[in-house]
Amino acid sequence: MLDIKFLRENPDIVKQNIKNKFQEEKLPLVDEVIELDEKARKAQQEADNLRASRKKISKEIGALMAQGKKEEADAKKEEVSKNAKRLEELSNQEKELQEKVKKIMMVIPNIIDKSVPIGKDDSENVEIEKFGEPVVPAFEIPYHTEIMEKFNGIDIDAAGKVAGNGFYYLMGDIARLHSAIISYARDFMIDKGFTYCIPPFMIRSNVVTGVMSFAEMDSMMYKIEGEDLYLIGTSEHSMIGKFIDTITDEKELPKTLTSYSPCFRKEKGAHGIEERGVYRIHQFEKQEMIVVCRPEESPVWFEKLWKNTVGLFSSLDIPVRTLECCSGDLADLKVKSIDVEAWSPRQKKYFEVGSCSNLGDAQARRLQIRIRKEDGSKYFAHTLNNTVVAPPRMLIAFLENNLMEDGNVHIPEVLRPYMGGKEFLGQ
RNA sequence: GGAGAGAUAUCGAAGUGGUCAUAACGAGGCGGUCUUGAAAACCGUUUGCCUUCACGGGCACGUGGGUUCGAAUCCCACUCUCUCCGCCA
Repeated sequence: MLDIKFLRENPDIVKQNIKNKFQEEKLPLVDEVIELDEKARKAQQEADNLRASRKKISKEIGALMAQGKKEEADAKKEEVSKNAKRLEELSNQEKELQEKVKKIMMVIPNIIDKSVPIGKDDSENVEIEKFGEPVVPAFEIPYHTEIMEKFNGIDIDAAGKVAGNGFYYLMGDIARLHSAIISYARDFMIDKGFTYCIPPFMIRSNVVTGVMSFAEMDSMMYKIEGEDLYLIGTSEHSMIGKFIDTITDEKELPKTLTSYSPCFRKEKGAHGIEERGVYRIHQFEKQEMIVVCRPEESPVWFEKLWKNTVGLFSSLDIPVRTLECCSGDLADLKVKSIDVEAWSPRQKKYFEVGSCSNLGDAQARRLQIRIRKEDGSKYFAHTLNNTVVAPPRMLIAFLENNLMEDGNVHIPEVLRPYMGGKEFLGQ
């Protein structure tokens, strides 16, 4: 969400940004919101004046009553009543206009970073850098569910009966591998100085609307029936929500947290053939990292964050690349975003395993996350988030890249302490 | 789930319809006086938001409504906290 003052003073920047994101349909909203905002402020000023006079007269009535001058007091009451209707009218107008302004401001996209490539959709995302050799082995790599089945590690059919499409049972060594990766990722981030955290897995609607755009909310979030609660789509939601309505002293920044949680997603929309198995599911587990920092530091943290993910995958012998989200593919709240993609030797291409985002002050403004400088002045923080690892999906990359010709799966050294010292799966 | 109590500034807490909300009183923080230094004592200071070029004005006593000329105070709903009982990993 943008600052209305910024929009008021820079309508052309906001409009150009909307064009850059290929959302032409939102262009008229800019002038509309400027007009509504002006009306709202006018209504407020007039209402404030009436309130001021009412306040003054009411005090006078109090004084008269105390002196027992009832008749004079009654006359004053009359005076207030005269303006009551107009004040109520203005109050309603004020409220209504302000709500309209807010509603529009919620859908006007955040100003994207200068470095973001302009493009319509995900097909125009730009590869930035490769890490590790994307090897294609001489032998054929089976589909990930087949590898898992070889180790009696997955039961999709049973999950289908129990919970429906988009769920899974992981079992035995595959399940253990899943937990091992989460534990390893947790310790990896703790070693980087992040504070480990287990957050609530459900959040209220005011947090939901604070951390994501409406489009995301609609396609992602599960609502609990009869209660004002949603299952989180990622722990970022409850982790950023942790700071709702807070004022933090600047010297306590940056806040660097790494959190574990299950994630629940509706995943509305069509799924292709490559999304079978555990690629796109309604429930998965994830280790996440979030940062709350000063605005001038957020670009530096952005770089640090995605490098953490690259570092983690590299330590598990999985080649990855970074892909910069183009303007059209960037969610409305985001300033800049990079996907980390893992190499699939089976598909001979990279696929998404993590996403690193700088939200600027958009979440902070919606959630009132403020920072107090030493001189007492305040500003909105910048927030960032990034996937450390989301194991069900990353297992695909792990199994494909560590599979050996004899059908065994090699366990990289760093993971062995979490796997009972095993060098190979099913050992 | 049942019964009760509560929510006021950094913390404790007073205020139960008007002249007590830049919020009594106490503590803490900050600045100062005194002191070789510290403690003590004393003096001063210490919420946020909206609006305005500014002067100023408005809003906020958990949240949202209502009653009233006027609400921290009365009424309704909701949220959260505490105590007791029940249930429970």
